Amino acid sequence: MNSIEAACVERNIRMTRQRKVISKVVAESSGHPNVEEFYELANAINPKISLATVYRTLKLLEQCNIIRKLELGKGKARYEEVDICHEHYHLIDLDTGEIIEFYDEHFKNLKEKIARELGYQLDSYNIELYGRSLKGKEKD
Amino acid sequence: MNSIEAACVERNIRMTRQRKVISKVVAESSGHPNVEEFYELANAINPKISLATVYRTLKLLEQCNIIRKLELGKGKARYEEVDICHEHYHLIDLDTGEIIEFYDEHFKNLKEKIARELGYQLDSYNIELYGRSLKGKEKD
DNA sequence: CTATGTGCAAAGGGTTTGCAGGGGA
DNA sequence: TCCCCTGCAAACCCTTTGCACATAG
Repeated sequence: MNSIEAACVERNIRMTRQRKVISKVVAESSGHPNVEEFYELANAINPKISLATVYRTLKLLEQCNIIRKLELGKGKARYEEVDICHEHYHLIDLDTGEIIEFYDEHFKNLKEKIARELGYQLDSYNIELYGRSLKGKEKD
Repeated sequence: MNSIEAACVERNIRMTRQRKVISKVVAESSGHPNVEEFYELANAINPKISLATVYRTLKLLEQCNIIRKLELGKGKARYEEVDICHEHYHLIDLDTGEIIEFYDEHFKNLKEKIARELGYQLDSYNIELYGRSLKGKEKD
């Protein structure tokens, strides 16, 4: 059983055929796929799974804190598996669209400190950097 | 002439009646209005201005670096006047939707340092904190 | 067996666009 | 004058939803 399905079982989520397929696809994916990509991967396993079900299942997984939705700009949402042990942020390569994860201790502490100073209890955050590679790698 | 219109003139942007009205409305607004709010404000001055024109003008202003578009979540985009002298970030009150601007020297330096360390030239960023007020002000 | 999930297609919300007519410089 | 801008409505894109049928437990 894959990590996503295990997390579902742990939360007593009813495991339908479709949810098993989508869980597998999410567990085995790397990078930050969007809904359509998950849909295609799921369809490669079971061509009858509908886009609506993929949307509904991803929303369910998100609400159960199993995956996290990334809304970079107004385009399609992307997803990543939640890993509470490794908080991280994202740097997006403007030329390739590549999403680089990074961690920084100062960032982590700073955002909590700032929220507190402003009189707020930090709930969540959105930290994205956009940039271009300095390594002269021209790519399309 | 207001600050937005002045910035347009400086960039040789053709000033139509509609653009003058929208510029005025943007210049005089406070907070972070969304397109519909600008549309209503503009219509209070000239009821014939269309939503499409508001969208087109805001996009123009954004492309000319006169205003900045904030995409907080997937809802309606919000806007603020660009002020290169006062870089800042946003904290969003989850209960009221209020957007609090803040500045932090460490944040500013940190993001540039991190991008550089990852081999990137920082182009832009998106830093939003979401939280709830500690001041026990229950509001709707 | 029953509550819950699914597929389909239509609806939804925000934003963009094609086109024909209008109007700055 | 000439090209750019505008209003209108339709189109777009991503996502959600109503409904009738299917199915996990």
